[in-house]
Amino acid sequence: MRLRFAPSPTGALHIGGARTALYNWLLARGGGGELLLRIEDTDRERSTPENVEQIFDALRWLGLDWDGDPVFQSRRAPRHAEVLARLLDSGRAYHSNATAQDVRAFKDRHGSDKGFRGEPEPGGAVRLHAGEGEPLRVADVIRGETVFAREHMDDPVIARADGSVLYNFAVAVDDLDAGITHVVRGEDHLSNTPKQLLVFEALGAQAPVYAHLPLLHGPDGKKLSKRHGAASVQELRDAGYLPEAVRNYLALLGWGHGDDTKLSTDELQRLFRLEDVSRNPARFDEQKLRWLNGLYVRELSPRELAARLEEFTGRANLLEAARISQEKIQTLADFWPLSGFLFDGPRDDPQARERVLERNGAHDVLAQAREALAAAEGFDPDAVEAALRAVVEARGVKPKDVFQPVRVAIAGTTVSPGIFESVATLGRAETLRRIDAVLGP
RNA sequence: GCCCCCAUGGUGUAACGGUUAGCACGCGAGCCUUUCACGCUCGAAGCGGGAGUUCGACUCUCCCUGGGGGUACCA
Repeated sequence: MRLRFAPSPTGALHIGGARTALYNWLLARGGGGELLLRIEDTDRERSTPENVEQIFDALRWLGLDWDGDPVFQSRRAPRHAEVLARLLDSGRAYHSNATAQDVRAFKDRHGSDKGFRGEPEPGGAVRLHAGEGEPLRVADVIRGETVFAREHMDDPVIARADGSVLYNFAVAVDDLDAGITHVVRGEDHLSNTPKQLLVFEALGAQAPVYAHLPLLHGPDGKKLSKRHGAASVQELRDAGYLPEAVRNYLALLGWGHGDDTKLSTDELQRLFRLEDVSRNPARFDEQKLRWLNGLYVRELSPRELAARLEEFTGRANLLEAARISQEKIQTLADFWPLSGFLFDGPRDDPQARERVLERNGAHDVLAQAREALAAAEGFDPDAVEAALRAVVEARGVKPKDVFQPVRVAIAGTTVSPGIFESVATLGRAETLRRIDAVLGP
């Protein structure tokens, strides 16, 4: 099995493209196949080095590798010209000056379901004869056979008047030269496939097996875009998702294995089959990604989580904070808002202070908790718990009547990791300092 | 307009002619509980519509409707 992922570098790698890359990669890595990366950069304006770098970057972060050096389609221009000349010589292609208007005029005369047929002329763009007779059949692993009648097709333009070739021609030639056996790509290419089939046919070559993946949509069913939140791989990374969780989630958009939801990358490689890919378009549901990401976050060792958090936040020494935050965060981005107070001081949440600290008795409770913590023997979570529970006991109040004031005193808000762990992580001196700051002189 | 693809709860999917239509996210209720989470229990929610085929259709066929893609001397 020889596969390829062929993005055009027109911007960030979208999650749809990421899923296409993932499926190709799963197939190659799961079945001893090969995966080529081809950059389709023949659109001179949109293909910038920065955009190419973004693609590499996204694939690297996702953990998807490829075999050999990436192929840049633009550098294959000489080869394309050579094949084009061959087609012209053999009469399978011809020069034509017909414009889009001419094509429309042709359809006005012959019916809008009649494909345009041109006359060979001395110059102009190059068109391929679509011919007549047997229809073109796209053998698609996912959707079965799709038939395209030649009569419906216009003779496709395969090269501009200046000799530069067009996408559908370049793709077919490149896939052929690379010995690609399976083309796995988005469904938006299905309608283009007959044009590519025409190229294979004109070259007397056999076409690869195709698999057109259902498209990915935003939550509203429309095309995925920035306003749907994280729509590109880099945005996913910035939003604090783990690459392994993203791989898992993306694999599930359009594919599944029984009732399984959480599937490791190893399992995905083993279980993924093109035949099981769904035919319906799927919507990107960030809530489910968040949930799944939370599963992966909780599965990490505290050391590993700390390492990821350190890279994500750019801060150091997060091990203890990571440990006590682990079951409360779903993404790496959730960490700092929850536990940043351990490092940067209490957060400023006037509402929390008002509701918790300015209640009757709160100061007395806090003063008593302070004394208990000051006198505690040791300062690990157990010692802290013993000290604070003693205060609860002594005052005959509910646990939260003691814990919440302490929490707001040290964190500035009503939400934090477990109070005993938080206090212990903060340390005795800092805890007392923060409580004193609330109690005032 | 023309060509093509698709159609199970809000979302992702399972069922491959006979099931009380399963699972997961999300949502609601409850339990747990120091906040928030996690976890557990329970619950609401679905086969787009119409004709066929068949003893029997979510499953097969056709039509309609709805969504999507293509229709460039873009990729």
